[in-house]
Amino acid sequence: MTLSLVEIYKSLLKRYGPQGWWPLIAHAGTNPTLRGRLTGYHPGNFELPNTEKQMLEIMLGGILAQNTSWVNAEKALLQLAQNDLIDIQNLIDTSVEQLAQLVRSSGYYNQKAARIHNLARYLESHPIRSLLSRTIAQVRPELRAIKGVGNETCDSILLYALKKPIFVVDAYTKKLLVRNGLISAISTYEEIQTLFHREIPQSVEIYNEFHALIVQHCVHCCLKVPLCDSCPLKELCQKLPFSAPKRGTKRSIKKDQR
DNA sequence: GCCCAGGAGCCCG
DNA sequence: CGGGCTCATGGG
Repeated sequence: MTLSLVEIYKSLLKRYGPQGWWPLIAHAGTNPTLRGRLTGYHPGNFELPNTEKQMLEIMLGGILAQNTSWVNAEKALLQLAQNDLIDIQNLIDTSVEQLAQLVRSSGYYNQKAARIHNLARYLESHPIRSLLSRTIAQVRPELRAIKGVGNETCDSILLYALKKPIFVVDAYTKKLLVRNGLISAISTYEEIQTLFHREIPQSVEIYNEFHALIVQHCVHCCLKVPLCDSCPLKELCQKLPFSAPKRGTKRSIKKDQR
């Protein structure tokens, strides 16, 4: 007996409540109050983003957050915002070297600066406005072709910036599903995503909330060494050999992440 | 000091 | 296809 994806979603939502993703920084209108929020920016409100600037901010956040804590990524995002660089043309007009210094706090800053520049040049020829009216099948290959936009970043852009119904798979998702016995540890990104698309109603709101809940759960409970006592899923979570390493040995971690 | 964070690309068998 | 390596800061 294992939990279904729908049951996991319900349990996580009941435990943690609506997460309010994507965590947009507050930079409204002409008088920006640049104050970052880590979580709960707009819980239960799926109207956002509702401007192209907010959509761009999410896309940039996706790149800046690659293998990096959101706190560090957000600092970089605030630097961009303070320099009026949540703007496609301004990004293009800024050198990669200068961008790199601004996004320094997010780590991998040289790579990320180049990736942001790549994204901006793509958006120059493919305006966000035009992307909104095209299908996932049309846009996804184009985004994936941008150097620096891999599977997760691509789908984060599609779901959270462009509000298209596609599920975002990340390392947390894989860990959670492996531990709950829903997938094998060698499942590919596409296999895991297909599972969500098959089992979960194809709703932008639900995909948004579910992914955010998985991050919340994995950051606070289903850690590398999981805190199973307080886990909302503990009743039916599979006690697989690799699911709860006693100690974070290199071997056990490697196996766990595979 | 060590570990890790919402990855991605490249290289090599 | 897949493992291994590289990229890098800041917080616990």
